[in-house]
Amino acid sequence: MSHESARELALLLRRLNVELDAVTTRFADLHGLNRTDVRALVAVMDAARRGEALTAGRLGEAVDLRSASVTALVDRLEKVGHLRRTRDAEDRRRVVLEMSETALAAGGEHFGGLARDLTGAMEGYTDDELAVVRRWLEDMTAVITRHNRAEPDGA
Amino acid sequence: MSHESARELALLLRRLNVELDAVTTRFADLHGLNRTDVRALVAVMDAARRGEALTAGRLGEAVDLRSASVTALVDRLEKVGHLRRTRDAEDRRRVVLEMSETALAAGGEHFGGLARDLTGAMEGYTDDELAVVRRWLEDMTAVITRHNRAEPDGA
DNA sequence: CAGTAACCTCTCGACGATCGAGATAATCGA
DNA sequence: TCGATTATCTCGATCGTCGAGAGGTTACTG
Repeated sequence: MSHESARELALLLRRLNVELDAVTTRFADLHGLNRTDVRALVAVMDAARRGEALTAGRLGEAVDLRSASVTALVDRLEKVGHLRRTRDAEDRRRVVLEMSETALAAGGEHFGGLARDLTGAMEGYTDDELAVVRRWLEDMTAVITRHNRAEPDGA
Repeated sequence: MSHESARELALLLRRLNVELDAVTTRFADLHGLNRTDVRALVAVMDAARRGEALTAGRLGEAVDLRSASVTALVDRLEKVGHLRRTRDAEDRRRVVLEMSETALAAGGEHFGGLARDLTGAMEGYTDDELAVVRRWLEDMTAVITRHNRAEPDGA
């Protein structure tokens, strides 16, 4: 009965989400940070990987914080040496953020290590199987995204 | 190249996680709650579905809060009418928590509606395909769980 | 059945993260 | 040059969480 299967998969998805959340929490605990700090560092890492240097304002958009909170956030991360502030030479109103080498290394170790383990666990799958999984992930993400953007609790 | 596929799937997983997080945040925003409040209500709902009545202490374990915070949490939810406190007749030290009908309805609408949409989106899949997805979800969850329980950042 | 240990929840005071409002400084356009 | 705009920061206030400890309830033990 496919419907029953589907229900189980929805529950599995929830468990997976809990564990994925715990990845962030664990990194935070290990390094004396809170979840927001970790999300911020990840945002800076992602930007760096894309070759962009994040400004304070864009970081605020990425983690959904107001400017006052971003200032406090960057203060915290700068104080412990994970982040550096630099005035942008071209537009001196801007503050560009750079991760320290140690923070980059710690983040790469933790999150990159997980990514490595995940891809490793996928080696036992055929390309066809992974294609199915991919389609499923995209479909589920689309459904959830639509749900999140929809009218307040419309059917 | 299967390795490339795997990397993409890891990224998809991350996006999915972000959207799943947003489900909680959205429900919170719609009802004037914070994320912890929502997690607590979900915990009470889950317990109710299992036929258990949650106590304040067990709720604290479920959402990982100390007793002082649980008191404040239940105060908040009781004040807006989402939760009722009752002294347990058998062990009068205990406070058992029950969701109000309106809160149950709102939660069922939001989260049940999403579950319905998700299972609906899975109708286009064969049982074999869903079996592949299921195996993959279980494998990934196992990897992440191990990662979360492992020695601090061991290779 | 008395006394004590263990348990469950609550109160209180403190701290930290976030915010809104407004200040400060730099850039852009006319 | 001057006003409008942009980017960040400062300040004071609010809210969620916690540690310590109090108060009441149950279980154990002799």
